[in-house]
Amino acid sequence: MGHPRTPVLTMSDLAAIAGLSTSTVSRALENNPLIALATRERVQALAREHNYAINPVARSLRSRKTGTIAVVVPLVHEADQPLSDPFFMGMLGHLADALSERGYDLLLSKVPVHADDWVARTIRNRRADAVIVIGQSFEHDAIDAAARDGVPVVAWGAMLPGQHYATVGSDNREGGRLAAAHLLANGRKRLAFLGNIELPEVAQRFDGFVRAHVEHGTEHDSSLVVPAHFGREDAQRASRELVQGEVRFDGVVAASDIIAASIIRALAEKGLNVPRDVGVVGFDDAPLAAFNAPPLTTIRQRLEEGAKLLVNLALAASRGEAGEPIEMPVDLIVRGSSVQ
Amino acid sequence: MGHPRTPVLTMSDLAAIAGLSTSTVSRALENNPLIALATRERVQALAREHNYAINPVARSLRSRKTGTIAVVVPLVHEADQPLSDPFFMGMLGHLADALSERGYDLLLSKVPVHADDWVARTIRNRRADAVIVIGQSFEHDAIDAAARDGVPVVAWGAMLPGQHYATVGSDNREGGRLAAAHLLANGRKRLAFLGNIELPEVAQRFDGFVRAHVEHGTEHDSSLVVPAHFGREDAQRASRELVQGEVRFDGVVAASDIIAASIIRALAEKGLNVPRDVGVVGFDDAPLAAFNAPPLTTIRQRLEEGAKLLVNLALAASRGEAGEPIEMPVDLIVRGSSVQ
DNA sequence: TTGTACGCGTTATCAA
DNA sequence: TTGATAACGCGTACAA
Repeated sequence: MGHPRTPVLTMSDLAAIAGLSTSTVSRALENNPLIALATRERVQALAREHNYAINPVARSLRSRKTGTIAVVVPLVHEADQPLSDPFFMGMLGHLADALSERGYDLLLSKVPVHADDWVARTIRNRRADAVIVIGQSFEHDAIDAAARDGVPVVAWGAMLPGQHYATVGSDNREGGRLAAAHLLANGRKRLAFLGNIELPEVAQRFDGFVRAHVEHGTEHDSSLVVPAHFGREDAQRASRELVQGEVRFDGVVAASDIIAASIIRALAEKGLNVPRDVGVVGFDDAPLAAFNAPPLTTIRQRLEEGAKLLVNLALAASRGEAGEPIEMPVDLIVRGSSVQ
Repeated sequence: MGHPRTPVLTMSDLAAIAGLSTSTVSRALENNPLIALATRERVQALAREHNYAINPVARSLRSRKTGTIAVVVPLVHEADQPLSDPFFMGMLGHLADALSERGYDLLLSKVPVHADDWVARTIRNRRADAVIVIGQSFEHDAIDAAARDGVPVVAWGAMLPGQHYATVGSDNREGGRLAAAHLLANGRKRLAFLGNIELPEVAQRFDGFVRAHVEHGTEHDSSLVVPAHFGREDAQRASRELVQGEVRFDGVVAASDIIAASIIRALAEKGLNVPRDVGVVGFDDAPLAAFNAPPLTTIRQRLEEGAKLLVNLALAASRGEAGEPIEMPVDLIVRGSSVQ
C-alpha cells in the first residue's frame, strides 16, 4: 500500500500523446461520428493502452450529470437497522441491478428521519441526478415539498392524494384484504393486526384488513390492533405484548414477514401452535418466508418489477419528465402458517 | 413534478448577497477561524436562509476529495444475487452506518467478476476516495494489482500471504475448527462440508474443519465435501445433491447460515431430523439463524466491529497510509440444530 | 474533420 | 481579516 501511485493521466496528457487537441480526444472517446473513424479508434486504443479513464467528477461538473442515483432509506427509529429487513435488502439489490443495467451508480444514504430536515437536505444535495426514497415513512411532506421545488425524486410507497412525486408501490389495501379474507375464510374468528398504522403503507393494509371483515359480515376487535415497527426488536416486543394480552385471537395479519416470524415465535413460547391454534399471514414473501417454521403464508410484493419501474421513473424525473404513480398487484401465497 | 425548479444558488450568488468575495464565503462555510466569527455566522445564516448547499461536484474537482467511499460486491455468478445473502446485507448496513458517522457517502457497485477487468476499472475510476471490496472472491489478483498501483483499496476477506492491500476478516480457520470440533465432541462421526472451497475464506474454514478431525484423531471423507455457492439456489441444489448421495453422514458444517438452512430443509424432505439424525452448524449468525427451525448452531462473525475497522482502513488508505490486515475472533453459538 | 477558447463552481495561493 | 486570481479536468459553441 501507499506505493508508486502512478500519476493519473489527464485528457490533455492523452491528447499530447496522440498529437491531437483535447476536444478531438473528448469527442473520440465518446465515439462521436464527427471524428474520423480512424482517429476515434486510435484514440480509444491509446486510452486503453495507457489505462486512461475519464475523470467522472470533472465530467459531471461540466455536463451537469452525475451518472448516479441516490437511494435514501429513512430510518424511523434510531435503534432500527432496517437494512436488515429483507424487504429493504431485496429492494436495494434489485435497484442496484436495474441501475447498473442502465449504466448508473447507486449512492446509498440511510438518513435518520426527523433529524431536522435531513431528508430534504439529502435530497437537495445534488450529488445525484435523481433520488429514490424507499418507504415514504413519515416523510411524505418533506418529499412532497422537495418535489414541488423541482427536485427529481420518486418513492416506493403508498399512493397518496395530491402528491407531487411519483410513487411505485403494492396494492396494499388489496394485500391486507386478501390476508384477512384468507384467514376468515378458513374459519378464524378473531383476527389481530400487527403493524404500525401510522405508516401510509401499513395504514392501507389495515384498511384492507377492515374491509375484509366488512365483506365477511364480522367486526374486528380494535384492542387486537398492535403497533409494531419493521425492526426485529420492536417486532418481538410487540409480539410478546399481543400474546401476553388478555384478548384472545386465532388469527394474525402481520405487516411484514419479520413481524409474522416474531409472532409465531412468541406464540410458540407460550405453548401455542401455528397454524393449529392461530393462523398467521405475513407480508413481503421474503426469502426467509419459505424457510420459516412453519413456512409463512404471505402477501407477495413484486420487488424486481417495482425496482425497475422506480428506476425508470427516477431517470425520467432526472430529465424533468413527470411520472404517474403506479400501484402493483399482489398475490396471496398460501403456506403452512395459515392452514393445517 | 417538473415544477418551478428554483434556480440553484451558487456560491458567488451567496457572496453577492452577503457583499463578500467567494473566497471569504468559502472559508466562512468551512468555519475557518481565519474569518471573523461574526462574518462566519452571518454567512452561515444566510446560507441556511437561502437554502444554499455547496455543489459537491465542484468541490470534489477542486479539492480532489469526493467524500465518498465505494463499496463493491463481486458477483461470482451471473445468476447470484448475493445482496440477498444476510451476510452481505448486514455488512452493507454496518458499513453505511460507519461511513455516515464519519460523514462519508457510500457508492454501491455490484460488479460481475471476470467481466474483463471490471473490478480493477471500477476501482481505478476515482469517483470515490477509497474502495472497500466485500469478499475478495476470485479477485484477489485484481485487487492486489490495483493496490500495488496505488489505488486505495481494502477488502473484507481472508488474509493472504504477500497481499498489498489491507483486509479485515474473521479467523476462518478457527471458525471451521470450532464448528467441526463441536460436532465431533457431540458424538457425530461422519461430517460433511458444504461450501465453495475455491473461495479463500471458505478454503480457510475447510482447513479448520480438517484440523479438527486431526485433533480428534479421525479422518474426514473427501466425498462428503460438496461445493455450494452462497446463493440460495445453488445452496439448495448442493444440499439435495449431498442428501441424495450414497455416502452417509451425521453432521454438516456449512459455509453460511443460508447453506445450513438449505441442508436442513433438504434433510427434512428426506424424512431426516435435525438434530436427531444429523447435526448442523452454520456460519455468520445471521438474524435468521435464531428463527430457523430448528434454530441454527453457528459461528458468529463480528460484522459491526469489522465494518468499522474496514472503514478506518479505507479512510487511512485514502490518505495514503498503509494498514495491517486484521483477523477477528469468532464465537461458536450453540443452538438447536446441533444438539438435542 | 479538427482546433480554440471559455466556463462549470469550487478551493488554494498569494497579495492587500 | 479579506479579496483577486488561477487552477481542477472536461465538454461544447464557434471558428478554421
